Amino acid sequence: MTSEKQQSASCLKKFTNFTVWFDEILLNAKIVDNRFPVKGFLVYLENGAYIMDKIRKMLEEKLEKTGHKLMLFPLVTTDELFAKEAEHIKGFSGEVFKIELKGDKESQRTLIIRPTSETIIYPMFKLWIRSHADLPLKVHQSVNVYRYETKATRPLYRVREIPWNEAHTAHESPTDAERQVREAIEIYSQVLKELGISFLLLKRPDFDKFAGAVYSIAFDAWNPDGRVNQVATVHNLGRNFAKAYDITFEKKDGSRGYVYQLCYGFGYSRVLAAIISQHGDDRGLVLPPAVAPTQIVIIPILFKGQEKEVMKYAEEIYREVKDRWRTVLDDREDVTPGEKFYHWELMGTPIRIEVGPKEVIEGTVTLTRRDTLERIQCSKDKLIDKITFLMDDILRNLRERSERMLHKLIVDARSMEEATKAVDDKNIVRVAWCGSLECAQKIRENVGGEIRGERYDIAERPDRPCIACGKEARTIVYVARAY
RNA sequence: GGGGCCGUGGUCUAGCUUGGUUAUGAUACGCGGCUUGGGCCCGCGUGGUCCUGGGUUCAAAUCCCAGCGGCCCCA
Repeated sequence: MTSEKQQSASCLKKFTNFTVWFDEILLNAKIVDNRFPVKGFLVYLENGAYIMDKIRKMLEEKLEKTGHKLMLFPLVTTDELFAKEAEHIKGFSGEVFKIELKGDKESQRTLIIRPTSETIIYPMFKLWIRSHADLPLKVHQSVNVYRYETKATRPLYRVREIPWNEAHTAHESPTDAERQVREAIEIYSQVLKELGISFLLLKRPDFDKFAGAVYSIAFDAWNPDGRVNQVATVHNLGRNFAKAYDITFEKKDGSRGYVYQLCYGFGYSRVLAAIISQHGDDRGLVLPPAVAPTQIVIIPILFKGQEKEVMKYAEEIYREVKDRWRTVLDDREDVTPGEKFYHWELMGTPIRIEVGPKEVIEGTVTLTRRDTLERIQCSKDKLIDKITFLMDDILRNLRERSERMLHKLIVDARSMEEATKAVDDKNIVRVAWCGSLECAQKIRENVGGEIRGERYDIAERPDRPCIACGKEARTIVYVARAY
């Protein structure tokens, strides 16, 4: 019952007052401290850093299994390298950090701190790629990139120091590049699935694609305030960068050609934000077991006169589970059990084990799962099986709950008025669009959201005219406010 | 890019309109006691460049200007 009530959106603070709810959690649950005095730069606290590191490992494992080589590239590029791809520089020039070298005559040049690493990696690709035998080339790195955001920054969502993983690949044919697009999407989808995050897989409209790409695919996660959170993107670069950086190879038939390239990125801080905001509730974090710093907390209920028996029993339970799960025995003596309950709920710990005099006598434990707050009695000899089941079930429940919310948030609109109202009501709006830039602008101005793109995973045929001009529609697109 | 609101111990906050006593309260933190199945209670204690800089004034947390930082709305 409680869980169903919690799911009814409007009564949760995160839906009614998202900013306040989110900012409170960040500091209280030790995710980040945003009091560092430079705009857009965060201090990641123990839980935030831990969770991001877990996410990184989950992703990197999959990347390496699919043949991506871990490499590390420099932080800086130069004006000359940066300017090679015309669209790329147009897209990023306004938001790069620069290092002005004030030294002697030798160092008059300016260095650019990477806003993304194409211009750093591709000159090296030119050196490394000689023949088709060198292809496909797949590299990745988890690093910070820097973008001088001019809009308002928000912790985790819109920062100037961006922790992410970027992968870059080169291929001999457009077909192989297309295959790589599907592989990248599969990798990102799996990681997000294992975190219970639901998202829309969208092909961005041309006017919003990555600077220099042929097309861009984006993962837009839902957010309680109705804005979508772009957690990852996959870009098919075609031969645009290959031509700019002169990356050629000798084909099997002896002729030379430019490589086909992809780049794709996965934003760790935004995925962390999605975990917090999709799963969290008014009590705090609700963490998927895979990334929870503490997976089980054991709380002994110490009545006067029976402390020894209860503590001994609690330690037995601790020894039984500690090698399988990250477990804390909270034996603080100056804190009441109730206060401990609230503390570990705030921290999002998936399973709580209570043991008191009653459990000692019965040879049981009381389990509470964080996602539904449901309490379960379990005998000591079935404990391992029960917890194993619950950890899986918690993830399954988080994923399904989040998926249901995403579908609830998607609303069809047939007129501008309907669409405007839906965006105002914090929904993601599904509309028909003719594909023209004019209508896209009209939609943005009137509706208050942006066209995020059309579905990539499924084909959706327009069954109605363009919402803006009334002419024949080319696609069904999703409109929402964005971070 | 345009407009609005805000900045006070670690956190949240009163005071600012109408300048004037030792800057309010909660929470947190430390020590002691009592308790322990949902934030218990009692006592004592610590903690402040009132965002920064400048100006007005006999006197500024309070009024003015600039900067930094945050939030909201519009484009």
